[in-house]
Amino acid sequence: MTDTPRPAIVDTDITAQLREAIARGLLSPNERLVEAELAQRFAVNRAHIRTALAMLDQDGLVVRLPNRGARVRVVSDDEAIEIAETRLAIETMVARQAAMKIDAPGRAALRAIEKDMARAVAQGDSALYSQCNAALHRELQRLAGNATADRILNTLKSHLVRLQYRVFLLPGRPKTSLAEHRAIIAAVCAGDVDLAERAMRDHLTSFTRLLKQAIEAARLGGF
Amino acid sequence: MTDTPRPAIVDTDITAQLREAIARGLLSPNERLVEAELAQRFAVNRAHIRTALAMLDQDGLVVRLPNRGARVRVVSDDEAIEIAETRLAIETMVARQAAMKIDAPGRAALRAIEKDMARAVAQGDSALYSQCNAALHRELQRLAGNATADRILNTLKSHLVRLQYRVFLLPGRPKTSLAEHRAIIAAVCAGDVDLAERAMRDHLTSFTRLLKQAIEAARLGGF
DNA sequence: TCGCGCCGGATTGTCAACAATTTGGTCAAC
DNA sequence: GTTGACCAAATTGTTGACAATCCGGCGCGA
Repeated sequence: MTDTPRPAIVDTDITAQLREAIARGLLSPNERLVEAELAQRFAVNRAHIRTALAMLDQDGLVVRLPNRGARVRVVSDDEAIEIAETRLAIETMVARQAAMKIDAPGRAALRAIEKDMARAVAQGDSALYSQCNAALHRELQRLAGNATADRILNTLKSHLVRLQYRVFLLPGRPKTSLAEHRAIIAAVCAGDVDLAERAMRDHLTSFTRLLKQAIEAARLGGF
Repeated sequence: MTDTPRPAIVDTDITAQLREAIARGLLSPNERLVEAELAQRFAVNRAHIRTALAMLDQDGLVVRLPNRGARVRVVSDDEAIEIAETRLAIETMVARQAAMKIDAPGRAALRAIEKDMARAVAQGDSALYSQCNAALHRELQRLAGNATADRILNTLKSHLVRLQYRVFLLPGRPKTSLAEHRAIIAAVCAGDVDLAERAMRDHLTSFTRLLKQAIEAARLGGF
């Protein structure tokens, strides 16, 4: 029972690796993605890279031009906001569904994350906080058990990771963010669906507002 | 300016055709998708079919098992509901954004659709009504101008088309649906973002509820 | 009759060669 | 100095061949 007789399709795996590389910024926006080069780097055939690029094109992480190859897609400022808003729409639903299906182990998991978050803020450890943030949202998704929403959120987030650090760095952000997260956790644990939805909406609205500000600031302060 | 020096990538085109075929039911759920066969049918190379299948896998319209090929993904009942709920979340946002950006030509387009809808209901022409329904949602998407939401909604809808006819056929549905659509149109035309969002939420909530009922009925009445 | 292993056809997975296209640079002509 | 044709390198697009794998049926033996 420890081994995995897995349904692992190679293309999917390569796609995941590429997506990760793009999300982490190892591959910069607008960077050319030469098939032969990537094939060598990932030690696979060019055909695999080819279909991986097609898949990433499909979820908008890459653009392909005929006969001119693929590039990492640059998300415009407007688009970043679009993405944040779409994420907001879905994630509020997820929060609601999580509150609807919360159980004892779920509550325990959320409380544990809350504790870690508080510690991260107290210690000023923003890397840890960022991790906890991701963990919290992931746990909520798990509780909601909505695979469709999961899939969408994951691709949206891989677009956003490159931008969200700007928000994290804003002065005082961790503290207010912590309060918002606590409100979400409390509402979900209490099984209050409306409150959970509202708390998540507040949280992401504030995130989106700050993202807009950060973008605006960057636009003015020279790009 | 009349010709199109298109950035048309073959794979993308084939993918679209396959998606259409699946959505329209030409390819039934769980049907095996043999690469060579499809390649012949669409008059392209097997490689194209291959990447098209990979792309469809990416957005969940197809499942691929290692060495066993691809099949049209069957969406379980639970999943259909998931999809409907996710769609609801996004489309309420779209309605809000459409109301925010509404302009004179947009109002005209919506009113035209409203007129057609009323005629369709009066004449009992459910095919026309279904068309108008699609047109309305498409126009709202256009007004909202949210490309991200567009992309997601389109794939969600290609999952749903196979199911929604069940809802359309419910007795009295067209009439109440028309009323809901009118409320949406009125709110969007008035530029009332909150009301537009609420109207869309009401509409899709009712749709989702009926979908659940239809599924439940099918489950009981023998599949 | 009921396993059980094996074989052959069908299908997918892998790969390399070749064709087509773009890109950037060179050079001559004006 | 600029324009434009042309060439060569780099890269993508296309195709076919072959290997690996799965699936069904068949026959053998208990």
